Amino acid sequence: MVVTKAQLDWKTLARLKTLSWLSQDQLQGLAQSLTLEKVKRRETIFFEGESSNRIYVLLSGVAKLSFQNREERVLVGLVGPGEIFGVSSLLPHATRPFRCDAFSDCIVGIARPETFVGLVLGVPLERFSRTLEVTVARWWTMLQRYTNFVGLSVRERLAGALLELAMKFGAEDSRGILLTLKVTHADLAELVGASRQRTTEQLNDFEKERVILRDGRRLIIVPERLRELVDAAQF
Amino acid sequence: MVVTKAQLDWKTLARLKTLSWLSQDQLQGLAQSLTLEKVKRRETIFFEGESSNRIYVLLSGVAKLSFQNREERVLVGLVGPGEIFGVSSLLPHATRPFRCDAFSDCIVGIARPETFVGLVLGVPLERFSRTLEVTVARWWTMLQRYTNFVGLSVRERLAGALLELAMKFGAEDSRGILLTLKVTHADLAELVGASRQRTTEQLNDFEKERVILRDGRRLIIVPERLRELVDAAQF
DNA sequence: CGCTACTTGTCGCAACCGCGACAATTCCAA
DNA sequence: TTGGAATTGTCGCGGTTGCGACAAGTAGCG
Repeated sequence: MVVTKAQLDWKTLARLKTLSWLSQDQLQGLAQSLTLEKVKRRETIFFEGESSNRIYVLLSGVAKLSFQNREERVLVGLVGPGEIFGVSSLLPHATRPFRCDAFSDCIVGIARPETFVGLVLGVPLERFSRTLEVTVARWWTMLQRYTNFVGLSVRERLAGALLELAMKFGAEDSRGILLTLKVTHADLAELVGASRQRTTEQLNDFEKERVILRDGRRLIIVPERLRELVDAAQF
Repeated sequence: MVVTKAQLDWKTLARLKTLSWLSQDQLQGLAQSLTLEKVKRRETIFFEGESSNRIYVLLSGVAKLSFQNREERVLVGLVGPGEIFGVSSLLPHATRPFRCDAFSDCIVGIARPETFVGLVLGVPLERFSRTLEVTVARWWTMLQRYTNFVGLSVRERLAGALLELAMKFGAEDSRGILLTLKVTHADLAELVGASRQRTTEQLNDFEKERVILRDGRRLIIVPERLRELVDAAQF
């Protein structure tokens, strides 16, 4: 990863489809505040788990976003020239959920999110962050769920979904977390992409293993046990 | 779906975690511009494919976001009290990708996206839309891909992924769209969540069926054929 | 209170797919 | 050019899962 000293011309930025709608002033400001780096094929641009305090513009080349779930690496998507990525830096207190590697030799422009948002929108980052958090952050969460689910068994997907439901719609109970929501097995099946029958069977297994309990048709979830189970596969 | 005449108190909004960071002025403005509706369990709040020109706040109850891919309905996520949804209305020229049904009896607040963005950020919707489009719209696209993939066979997922790659990294060629990107079978396998071996076999099938051609290790994609194939399963 | 529609439970078959193993081919760098 | 590494091609086994079918249980509505 080499930092180049070359200055970026705003006209170069104007040619990128993603930025062509900006005013000349904005483009010039952006050109000045971008740091350029050359990244060779297979080198990493950022790792998952890093705190995300930079936003990136891909000036040339192709980059790869990928995600390590417990048992395999999932290629989440490819980034083409002109695209802006590393966008989790626009959310509050975010760490990188994906890892980004150069898929071919790349030139990237790097900016601080404060600068980027200030230039493009003229709004403080914090205000923008909060707005994103309450509006589009759901996409983010759902995307992470689905990438997590790739290559997992029904058992693991169901365990994950139950935990998620417990976090969102659960009430403390002496025996665990009581699901305050009436979900049928068919609903759960739709949620995890399994058949209704398998879902029923798996829930019964969970009950036998005491990772969930039942109060009539209400589910009580024992998060410790369930989490154990979700993480158990993690090696 | 019943429109109620009751006026909303800004203090009620202030109690929602998602909105508590707004100023009193903002909350009052929002309270005034929200139209209230009561929706009974199982009724639909909006359908997929509708043009999205409203944004929603769930005031009470639970709503369900779901997606009809070609062969099954996928429950994408559940919306809890306080959450903002129908957020595709913040993107330019967007239609609803998901459908939203009341999972229990709900009260929702409905606003025009222009009003919402104006109040919360003090920026014109168009400017905000464009910013979202170049930053977080990727999440949106990836999310749609994954929801689409749930319950599909390797064959169908691979077909979809090839089309996507062709759109993004393809060059016109007399025989179809030439993939200007060096992707190994292992890369494709990671992308669609399949094993490398299956991917190889499926690509060979595609070649036999003339939906893809090969120029050395470069792929040439015949989008019409491939799309036929993707849509063929649609019944 | 009783009926109906929905929900849950269970079985077995067949299809799909991951995975290990290994051969053949192609690419790339020395 | 050549040798080693990466990529592609192929087979077969076994596990997981979807799906149809049907029985049993339950909840909600009149």
